[in-house]
Amino acid sequence: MSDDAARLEAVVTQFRKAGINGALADCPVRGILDKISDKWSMLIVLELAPGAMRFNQIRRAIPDISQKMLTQTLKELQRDGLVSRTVFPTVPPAVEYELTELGVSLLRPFSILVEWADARYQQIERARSDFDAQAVA
Amino acid sequence: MSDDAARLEAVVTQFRKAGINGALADCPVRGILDKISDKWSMLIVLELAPGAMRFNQIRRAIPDISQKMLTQTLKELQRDGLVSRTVFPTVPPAVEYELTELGVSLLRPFSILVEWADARYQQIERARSDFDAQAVA
DNA sequence: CAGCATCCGTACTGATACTG
DNA sequence: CAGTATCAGTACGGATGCTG
Repeated sequence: MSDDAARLEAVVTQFRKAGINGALADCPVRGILDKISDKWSMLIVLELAPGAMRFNQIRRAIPDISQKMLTQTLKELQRDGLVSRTVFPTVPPAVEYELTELGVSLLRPFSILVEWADARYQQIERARSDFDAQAVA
Repeated sequence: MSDDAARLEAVVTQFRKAGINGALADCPVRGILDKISDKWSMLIVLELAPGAMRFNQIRRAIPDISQKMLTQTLKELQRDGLVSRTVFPTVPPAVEYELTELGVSLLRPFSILVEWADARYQQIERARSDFDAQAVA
């Protein structure tokens, strides 16, 4: 438990780490976290976990993503080095997306977060009901 | 490693878990993740990690949050059962915010994610530079 | 001290139509 | 198949002023 306390303090320190111009908002860790916590990034990374996929294959796997958002998010993931893009010069063209080593390394921390959410979401929903009931009264 | 593969498959399953009306977008796990990944929630949870704090104390600790967002985010965290709010009927009023057991339980998964970001952000920034240089060429 | 209410700009998103 | 381009709606977030 004191181990937890120590690592927690370290985490807070990392989180306060300022960016180039010294502003808290430029903390590189926060920047990364913002990126990966957008609406679709995580979902795509998870879909790619089992192996390479083609554009429309990913699209079918995530029915409620728009084509624009898929393109855009894949490009960001590629830019961040989490996903690689390979074009096969066939007709019609085929493009494969695959997690890089960096992308794969994200799976573990993320899966831990998902496990937390899965273990606790009922508790959270109960808390919300209680809170809302309280608010009415 | 096959252990990782097994837990990963479980995570994907959780992530596909549909909500009440069966739509993917209502996946309870995704709902929770959306919540905690907003601009300020995590920051506040981290600030509260060492112990209870008062409203303006938190505000000073996070200089770039507006009063509106602090109020709003604290209310959401309270609604989700992650933070407790205690009012001391003094003049002027004092209000203390503190992590609940549920809030504390989030520290570990989150700290793991922060540690990942801290260990990798330089690699990500390098990937971005490379990508942008490539795009120009 | 600890909020609430309002206004307003912008950034994110989706729908739609078009291309190599 | 795998995108690009454009437009329009919305939700997020900040600045400001006011209250118990």
